[in-house]
Amino acid sequence: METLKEIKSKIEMNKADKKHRLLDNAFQLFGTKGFGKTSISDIVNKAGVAKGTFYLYFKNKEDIRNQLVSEKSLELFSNAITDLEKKVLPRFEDRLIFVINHMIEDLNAHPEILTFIDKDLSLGFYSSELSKFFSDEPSGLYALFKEGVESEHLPIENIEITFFTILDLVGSTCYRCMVQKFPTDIETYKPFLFKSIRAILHIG
Amino acid sequence: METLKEIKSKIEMNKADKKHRLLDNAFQLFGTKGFGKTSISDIVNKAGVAKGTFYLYFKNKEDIRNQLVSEKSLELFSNAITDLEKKVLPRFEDRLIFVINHMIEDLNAHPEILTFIDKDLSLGFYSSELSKFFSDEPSGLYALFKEGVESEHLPIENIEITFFTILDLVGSTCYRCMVQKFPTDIETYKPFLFKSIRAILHIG
Amino acid sequence: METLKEIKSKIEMNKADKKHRLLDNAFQLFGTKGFGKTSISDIVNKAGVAKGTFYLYFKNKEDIRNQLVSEKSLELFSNAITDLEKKVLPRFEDRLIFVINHMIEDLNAHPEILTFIDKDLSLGFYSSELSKFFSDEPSGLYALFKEGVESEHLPIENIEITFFTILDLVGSTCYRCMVQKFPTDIETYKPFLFKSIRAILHIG
Amino acid sequence: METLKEIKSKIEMNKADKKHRLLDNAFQLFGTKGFGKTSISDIVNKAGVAKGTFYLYFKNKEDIRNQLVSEKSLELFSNAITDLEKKVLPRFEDRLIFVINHMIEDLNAHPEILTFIDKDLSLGFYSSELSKFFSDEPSGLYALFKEGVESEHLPIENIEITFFTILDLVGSTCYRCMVQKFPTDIETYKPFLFKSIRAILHIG
DNA sequence: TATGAATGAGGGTTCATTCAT
DNA sequence: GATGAATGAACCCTCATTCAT
Repeated sequence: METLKEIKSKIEMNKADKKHRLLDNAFQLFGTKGFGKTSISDIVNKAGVAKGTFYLYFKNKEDIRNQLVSEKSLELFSNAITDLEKKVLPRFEDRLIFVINHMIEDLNAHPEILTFIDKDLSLGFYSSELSKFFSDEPSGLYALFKEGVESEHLPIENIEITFFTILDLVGSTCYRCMVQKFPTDIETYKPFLFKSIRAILHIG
Repeated sequence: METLKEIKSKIEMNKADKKHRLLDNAFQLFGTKGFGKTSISDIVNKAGVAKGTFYLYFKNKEDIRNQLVSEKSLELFSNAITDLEKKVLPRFEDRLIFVINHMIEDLNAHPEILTFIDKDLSLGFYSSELSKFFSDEPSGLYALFKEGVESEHLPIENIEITFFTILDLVGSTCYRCMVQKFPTDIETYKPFLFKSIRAILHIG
Repeated sequence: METLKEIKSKIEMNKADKKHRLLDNAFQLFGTKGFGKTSISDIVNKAGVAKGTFYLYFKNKEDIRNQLVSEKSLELFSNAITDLEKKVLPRFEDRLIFVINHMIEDLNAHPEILTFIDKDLSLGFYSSELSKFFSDEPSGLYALFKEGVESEHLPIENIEITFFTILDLVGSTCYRCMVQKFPTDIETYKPFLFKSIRAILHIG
Repeated sequence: METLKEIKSKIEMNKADKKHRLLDNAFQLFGTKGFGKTSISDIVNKAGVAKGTFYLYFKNKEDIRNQLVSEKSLELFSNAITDLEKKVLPRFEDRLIFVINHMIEDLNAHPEILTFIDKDLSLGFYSSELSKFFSDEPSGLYALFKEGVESEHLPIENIEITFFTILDLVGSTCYRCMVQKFPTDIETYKPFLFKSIRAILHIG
């Protein structure tokens, strides 16, 4: 009887995490072969799941990609915030740089993420940030940024514009340095990037 | 008889520049339908050329895209330089901003280019710039930049890094403002972009 | 408490006539999207019923279609007979034309029925008629027809053959005129149709 | 050298009749399994042709069906006319009946045709007739019919309506008798059908 | 009875690429 | 060089049906 119960619960678990299996395997494949070269067949085969099952959880390939990008971006950001809270960094600028640096380190340690989100590094931040941005949710990177700017009375004319400029700058230059290693690697580049960010914050 | 000759010579010319016909039509199609949705069949049909002929001139779809991106980017840059030469701008910074502004205006006037190079705005600059970069050719945007920095003794530690940072910044933020119109349009954004560039030039 | 009871009884009733809910919603969908384009998922979703439940009541999609066709055809016929009984039409021919005309009017007023039975207008008559035909049930269109022919001693060699000829003629020509409106509309066509039927009745 | 030439011509022939191979095999499959149950894979496999080749010659499954229906209907009609010309039938009615009878015999001898055009027997006549009908082409069944009616001054009010009524009557009743054998077989039915047609021609 | 997650064969269609001419 | 018919793998996606619960 117990065995039966165990089997049942196993099945339940299988059901529950079928979506996770798909997400996980898609993540690995996108990281390995790239998004475009990964077919839905690849994903379901690797996940050991029927093709039709994919469409129970995702509308199409774009859909699973977007869910993954959001998930991974959120993770990057959460990790950074968690570690930020252990630090004592009184100045906003330093906190911002800390968070950005943390995310870069994370990406560097898990380069699959970069491969799989292809050239849409910023998309990663966007997709999660934008929804928060439009929904006035008081968390997320933009909230942190706005709060910091305001509490320190930084002389920034348009907070949104400055925020997205920095986001784009980080996204595009890091992608170049990390993936194409051009014209230098990310470690060498970081000091310059941080100086640039600080400069942009002080345009006045 | 002459008419026949003329027709013949037209045909000859047509034959001669089959490659150009392919490039032109691919450009239009990429601009209209996007790169992904344009098939090689579309291109050859529109160009009035046999399918096999495509493979005489291009390795594959990527190849024709790259050639187009290079071509169009070079055009953008050449136009800017041509107009720059009519101006008297003693300061390097002003010349740089002039060139960037010129390119932005050009892109704004020909939005097809943006559609077709999709998210690879910077790729445009790169593909032509990189080859020049690596070949020490004394023309191109980078040469202009380097020359300007040096002649004005700007306190820039690493010219390459600064150059590509500005390139990426312009590429990613302009793409966002021009295509996604977020968080503002390009006209509103430009003053802030130019201030950012000037700030990056003076990091020290 | 009573409210709860009422709700419960409603649920019970809902459960009880799940088959009816499926039939009703299938009818609407077949009428809207057509039989081929309607999936069983569509039906069960609209009916608010689980997919498996469908297979408790119907063997497959064909099955529910056939049941619907029978149901609707029977309705058409019953309506006609009900109204016929209010009239005094001593001659059999006139009664037959009255019934046919009534059905045509009905179909014209509810074009969904035509859409959903697609090209099987005659199938409608058949499915209900055939069962009665084979079961010697003394009601139905055929019984009416036979009785009329015999009581008026019409010189018809083979009643069955004549009956089904008329049925087919009505079915195919009305479908053409009603759906394809070719070569004329049903109103224009009807006088000719009725004359044809009378002619067939008097072949001798 | 000759061998090479022969090979070449063989290839040419292969090319030329690839479409025919597809049509022939589709015809057989539609006749065997029915239109709905026949997949394009079935067709190309049986024809020994690649799947993509199908789409060089046909837009989709409907397209090949329509081409087949037209072809076969035209054949039926042509055969009838060819044999009609060997006969001396002064009266129009007799010629019409002869043609219809000939087509019925043909269909009876090749029942695949019936299966494959499913319930669209009349569609067969239509698709070829309609185009002729609308294009005023002086051949085809309708032209024959109209000419006959006019030359014999038959008292028919609306030739089109009468024509399509007869077409529908023949189509639907023959389909029933031939396929469903109900309520009788086609041989038994024919005399009655012909009498009905004659009756319709003389409605006045 | 009732459920609905899971299935997976099969659907139609596209398209980059080849190769005999 | 130029052609374009032919290929066939691969694509995404649908859906009737099953079955453990």
